[in-house]
Amino acid sequence: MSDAKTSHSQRALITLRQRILSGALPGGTRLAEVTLAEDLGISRTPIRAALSRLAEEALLERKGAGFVVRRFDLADVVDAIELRGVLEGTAARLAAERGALPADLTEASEILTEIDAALADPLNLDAYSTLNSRFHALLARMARSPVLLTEIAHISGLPFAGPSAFLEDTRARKLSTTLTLAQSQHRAIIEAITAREGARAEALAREHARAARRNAEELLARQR
Amino acid sequence: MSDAKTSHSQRALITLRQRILSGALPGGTRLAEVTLAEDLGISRTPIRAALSRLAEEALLERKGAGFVVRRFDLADVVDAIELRGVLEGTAARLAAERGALPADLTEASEILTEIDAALADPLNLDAYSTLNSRFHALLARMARSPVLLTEIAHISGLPFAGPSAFLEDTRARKLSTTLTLAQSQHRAIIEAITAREGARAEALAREHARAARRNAEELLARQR
DNA sequence: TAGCCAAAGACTGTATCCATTCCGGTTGCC
DNA sequence: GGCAACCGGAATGGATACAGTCTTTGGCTA
Repeated sequence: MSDAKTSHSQRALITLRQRILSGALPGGTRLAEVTLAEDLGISRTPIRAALSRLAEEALLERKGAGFVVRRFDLADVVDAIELRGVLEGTAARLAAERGALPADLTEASEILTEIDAALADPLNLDAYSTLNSRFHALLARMARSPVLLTEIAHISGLPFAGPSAFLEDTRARKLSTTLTLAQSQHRAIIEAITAREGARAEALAREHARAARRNAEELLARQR
Repeated sequence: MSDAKTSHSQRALITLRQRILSGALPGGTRLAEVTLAEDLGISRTPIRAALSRLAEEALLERKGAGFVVRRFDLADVVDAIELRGVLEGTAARLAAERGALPADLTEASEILTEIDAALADPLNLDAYSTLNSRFHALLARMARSPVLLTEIAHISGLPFAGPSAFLEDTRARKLSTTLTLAQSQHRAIIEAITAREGARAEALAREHARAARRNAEELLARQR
């Protein structure tokens, strides 16, 4: 054992995930077990475990025997965000149709109030990011569908597809305006769910994801 | 080596998947590597590989160290089918919005004609099942979104969630009527995609999944 | 020069052994 | 009699040796 208290495969998983998401391992790269094992100073066994889990997260694809890093160009990122919107829209619709738990509505209300505070004059981006993630996680739970919850988590794990993916990178000047708009969408979604307006809740959640899509297109276009 | 020309992990994967889907391994069962290895007469290594892949297919859940068979009650099956409808609806909408490839539309037309033939007087259920799967696979491809394609494949792999899941089990008397209705929905979906009517295509594909949902509810209710 | 064949190398598949951790039962002490 | 600590077993985590297969490269030949 080296220093950390986690297992070798855990550390390999974290390291490799970070390398993929950071672009250090570009899409299309073939990952050889032996190479990675030597690189990380561990044996092939934990490497295999890590690769397997990365395939579960859809960051790797199985190709023949081994694995290759999944490609994510701009179109894929946009599609992943669109898909998250569709799934969160479904969660919002189901929550409205089935009726949300009072406890969930209370929690939603609290999160929305806290987001308001984070958006107040000195914009607290870290707090917003955390609260935004909590809001989206809560929305996914409100449908009370384990299958849907799993799929939303799955798609949100794709590069740049999560609800708080582009927060650090967006231009600061427009940021406050953008986030205030997003927050008004949050409120409207909860309002629609409370009123059992399924179609409205779904449409709002979908539109809400469009903001992330705009950020993606803007940021990734600027990178050239 | 036994008889087949596939690897041990491949055979273990197929065997275990079949046991899970058939209910021989009920939801909640904990799978121990040693037990399975002794049972299948191979070492733990290929067992681990098979378990990993079953986790990728979401048939197993990681729980602590090991794996347990994922639970699928009626509500989960219904949700999975609903979710497939949502995703296929998205595929239909995107195909309509982005425009389908002429080659895909031609292929769709051919499949629809063949389904008509399979539905003619002596109902050919095997042929229908194959063609139905091909139609749904084509629909998923027509959106030309790799991310969406992957997710549809993912959700369709869940127990009873695939497009041809309940064909053998449905009552024979109503079967012909049901399938004829489904085929008319197939036609309407392609028609909407061709006419670039995205919202209509989406709604139709969602409604189409409702037939599978009805079958699920009927069949699984009858099992008691 | 281009194509084919063979040999070497690289990579994954598998088995097996050792380490570690977690759980449960038993036993001893309070 | 109850609680806590220790011991043992079983399960997963990890390392390594070896086998089989696919690829690639180098040389030879037409």
